[in-house]
Amino acid sequence: MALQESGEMYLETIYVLSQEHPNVRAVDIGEELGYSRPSVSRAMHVLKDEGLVKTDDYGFVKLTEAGNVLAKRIYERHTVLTQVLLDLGVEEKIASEDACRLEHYISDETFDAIKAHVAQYGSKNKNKSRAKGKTGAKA
Amino acid sequence: MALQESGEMYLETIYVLSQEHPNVRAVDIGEELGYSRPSVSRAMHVLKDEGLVKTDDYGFVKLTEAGNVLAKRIYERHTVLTQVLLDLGVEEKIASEDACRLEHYISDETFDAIKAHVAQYGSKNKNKSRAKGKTGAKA
DNA sequence: TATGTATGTTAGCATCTGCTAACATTATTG
DNA sequence: CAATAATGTTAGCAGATGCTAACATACATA
Repeated sequence: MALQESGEMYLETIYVLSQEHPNVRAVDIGEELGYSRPSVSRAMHVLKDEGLVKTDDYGFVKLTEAGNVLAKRIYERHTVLTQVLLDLGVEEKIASEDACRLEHYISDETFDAIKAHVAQYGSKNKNKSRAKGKTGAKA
Repeated sequence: MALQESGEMYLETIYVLSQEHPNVRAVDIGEELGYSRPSVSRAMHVLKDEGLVKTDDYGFVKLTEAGNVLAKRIYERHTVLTQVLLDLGVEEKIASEDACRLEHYISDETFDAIKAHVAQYGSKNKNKSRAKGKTGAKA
């Protein structure tokens, strides 16, 4: 079945961490999300069972092809939604936090409509967002 | 603590049903949400403990003052979000469904920003939405 | 009024997903 | 190399929230 918010957050976090550093450990994921090691351990097993994550020969966590597709999809929602909220005048921290929740509940149709809208009217600060990283995870 | 999506949906449903018919029964709430009678029964006890709901002398479910304030707040999010999505060109059914999930995850700040935006630029179909009721509940 | 249906409640199960405690394994370092 | 630290896993708890089964009560009509 479709992932819950929780699973999507793990995938997104792995994706973001992988871009900063190719060798992601479970403990790093937990730290980023503010979760305990056992919570991450179990989540990784679940995501492995779903074919979204794997472990390499050294024990580092990697996204599978399918996992990467999903993670990118979620991350794109995150960046676009954050930007839209910033454009609406929402304060940076709140924009990121809200985007981080909303990204899991928006349908493809609605997200596409928002993207189209942004493409048409543009964003007020086109260059600022991507650079800063920050998915809104707890720490 | 703050209500979860589930509790908010019960409140909103009670609110909407109360406007159609002042005497709302647990079974009506369950029917509207697609939940079983026991689920509603427990939820009502929880909401009573939180002082958001009460039962009148005939057993009909009523919102307390506090419950009404919350329910209205959530319902306003629902209607405004639905309208915004419609304005963005999202199909009616999807707009309502998305609004029904997003309404629980948007911060006050973001919602205010959206409202301000709508107030400034207006809505493409100002009169159509309110009339139709429909919270997006299952049935 | 008696009987059957509708409604509400209680008890207990299932799933998700966080947690801690305890243990195993691996890495580091004196 | 031996001791300590860091990391990962297993086991089991907790709470939210859906469910069914079974029961109690209320209602409504033959």
